[in-house]
Amino acid sequence: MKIATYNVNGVNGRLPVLLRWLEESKPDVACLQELKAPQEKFPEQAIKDAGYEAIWHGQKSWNGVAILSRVGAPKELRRELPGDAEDLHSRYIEAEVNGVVIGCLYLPNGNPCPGPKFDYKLGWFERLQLHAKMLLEQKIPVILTGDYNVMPTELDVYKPEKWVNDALFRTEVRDAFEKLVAQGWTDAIRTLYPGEKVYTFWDYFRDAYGRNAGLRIDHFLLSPELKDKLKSGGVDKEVRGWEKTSDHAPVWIEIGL
DNA sequence: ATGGCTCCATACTGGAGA
Repeated sequence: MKIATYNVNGVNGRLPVLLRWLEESKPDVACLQELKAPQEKFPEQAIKDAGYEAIWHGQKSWNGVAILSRVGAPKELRRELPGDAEDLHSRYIEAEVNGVVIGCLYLPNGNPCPGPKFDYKLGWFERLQLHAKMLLEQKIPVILTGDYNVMPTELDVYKPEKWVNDALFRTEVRDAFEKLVAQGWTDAIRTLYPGEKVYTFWDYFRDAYGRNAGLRIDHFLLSPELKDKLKSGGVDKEVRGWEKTSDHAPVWIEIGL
């Protein structure tokens, strides 16, 4: 089964790119973030015509997450991260597909740091850790994927010294990611490419993509039940070079079930 | 230190992103 994650940065503005990518890359499951569309403006019919059934959690202007599947309808398990009834951001949706639990997440950016947005990010991370631990205790196949807004190590950022005080690279945030992984998760892309520079995001400024000034912030975490079933993975980097494209590229893995 | 670019809203400008 091929599972992908893609921060589309606007699902409607990105629709031609999204449909072309689905057609070319043919993931069985695609987790989308940053829909930037209210619930009723999700392009359900276009996605269906492309061969995918979808569940989504929209929000006006910001955030928004979706899970698409062409191997059976995603069976929704939840559409918010537990632990804070006041948190109204659409940043988490979870479904079962083919016996695998798939959590699709859009972790807060957290800038500027320090400040309330950074505090929100750290709080969200703690709630994710709690929920992830609960999932691990079930001893079932789980994939937690999406835009984590964290470069886990210096290898994951083109110029680490420029990012040390950024909310994506602060030690508090790297520590939170490390602590999450240490629960027993496998960082799939890093496992497949140890020691290599692998980027999933290039910002729109100053020809970052042309200079390969990138970040690795979109991740797949695998529960122990899936660790040995990981077959391959990669970044559909060329998509970042298309017209009217997102600042993220799609990332994918294949697991043998 | 700032701004460079692109998205969305209800728009001729501002907030947010990373």
